Amino acid sequence: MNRREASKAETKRLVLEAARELFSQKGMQDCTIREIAGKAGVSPASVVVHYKSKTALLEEALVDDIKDAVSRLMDSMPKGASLLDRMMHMSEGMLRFYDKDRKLYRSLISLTIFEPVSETPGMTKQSEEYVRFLSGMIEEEKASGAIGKGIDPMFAAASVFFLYLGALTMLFRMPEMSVETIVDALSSMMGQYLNGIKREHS
Amino acid sequence: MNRREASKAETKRLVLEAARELFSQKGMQDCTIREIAGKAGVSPASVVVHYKSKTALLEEALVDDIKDAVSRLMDSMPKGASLLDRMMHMSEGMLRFYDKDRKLYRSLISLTIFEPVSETPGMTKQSEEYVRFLSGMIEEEKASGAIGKGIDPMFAAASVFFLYLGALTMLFRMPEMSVETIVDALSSMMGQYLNGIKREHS
DNA sequence: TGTACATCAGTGAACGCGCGTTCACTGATGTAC
DNA sequence: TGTACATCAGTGAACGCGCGTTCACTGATGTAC
Repeated sequence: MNRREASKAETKRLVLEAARELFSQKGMQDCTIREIAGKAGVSPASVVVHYKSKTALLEEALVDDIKDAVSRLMDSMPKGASLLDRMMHMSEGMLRFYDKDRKLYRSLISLTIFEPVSETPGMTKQSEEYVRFLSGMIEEEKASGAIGKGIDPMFAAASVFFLYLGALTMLFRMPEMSVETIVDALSSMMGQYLNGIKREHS
Repeated sequence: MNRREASKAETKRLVLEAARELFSQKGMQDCTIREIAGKAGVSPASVVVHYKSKTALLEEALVDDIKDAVSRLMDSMPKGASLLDRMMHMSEGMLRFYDKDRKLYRSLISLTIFEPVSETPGMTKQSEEYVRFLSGMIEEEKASGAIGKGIDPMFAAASVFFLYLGALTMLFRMPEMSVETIVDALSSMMGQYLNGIKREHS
């Protein structure tokens, strides 16, 4: 890396750092590109050179933290637990993570969730990895015979992911609802779903 | 109703009509409040008096069509069909409805789905009625003994709704994906879910 | 090694745009007497 | 019934704001010779 490239990267880093702080403090809506530029000590035009839009900046600012949260949850997965417990380990962990700053993450999700894949590479990659991980868990259960042969793990993982997304929507949409209530509801729904695809029926 | 009130209602109607046409023609982003006012033959300030924001106007402009679509699907429900077929009758119908103008409805959903209930009364009421209807179908199945006693119909209906919302997200997020592909995927997922909560297992 | 030129990250100011808001106003409609 | 006043829907113009974009420029860095 050149000096020129290094300095460019450093500028980008400064902007990202300033953005992270300001977004956390004031939320997405209440801070401007000019303000972020000011805090980073660069010109507003320079921010736009590095990041296509405020939304793109928000995505880059937050996606790393999300990645970390997912990684930690994967690492702390209880090995012996049931499939439902393991699914809920992930889901509850993520819901609690987003609960730390509902307003900020609501901005992020609502700005990215319906955008074409190409516009939101970071979040897309993140979601795909998450679903793939869920799929892996289901694949294991299937190998051990606990889940029917006819079940496609990717479809099942997508279903679980959609249920989780629904719970996340509730979290963002209903500020007065506690994360515990939502986790309980999701747990019921996921339990229904998973008990359904198990071959043996109690 | 007074003459004054009647004229007020008429103005509101004119604005709504102009908004519907322009939104359909150019999409949400590409038309302005001033433009809508111009087409309706009223002053821009007048639009803002009647509708809190462009988003609120969009919601009011589209929610009636959505209501109609849901009603038609309820009326055309095949009576003898399986629960899965009836669920998919609703879901496929709605997905095909939104598919008619993905861009416009994507704007609507992405602007309202994470907003607090109080901000989006029309869409909220619509969703609640939809879920209640699904719940009613499940309740019937439960009464006939096809679904386990332990299953809460509202939770099950919410699950089905979340799966449907996930499919809708795919529709909006992936412009190149056909509605048929998405319907097939949803059908698989919903089949897995419903077969799961049935008491008897094949 | 040095020189002369090319590249390019970053600057700072200005622009056009749409949004929501404000405000003094007009004039038709409603109402109290 | 008529008159005098109050109400209020709608007007049109202006404002402030933040966004993304543009543009001529500066000056450090890289590179060809």
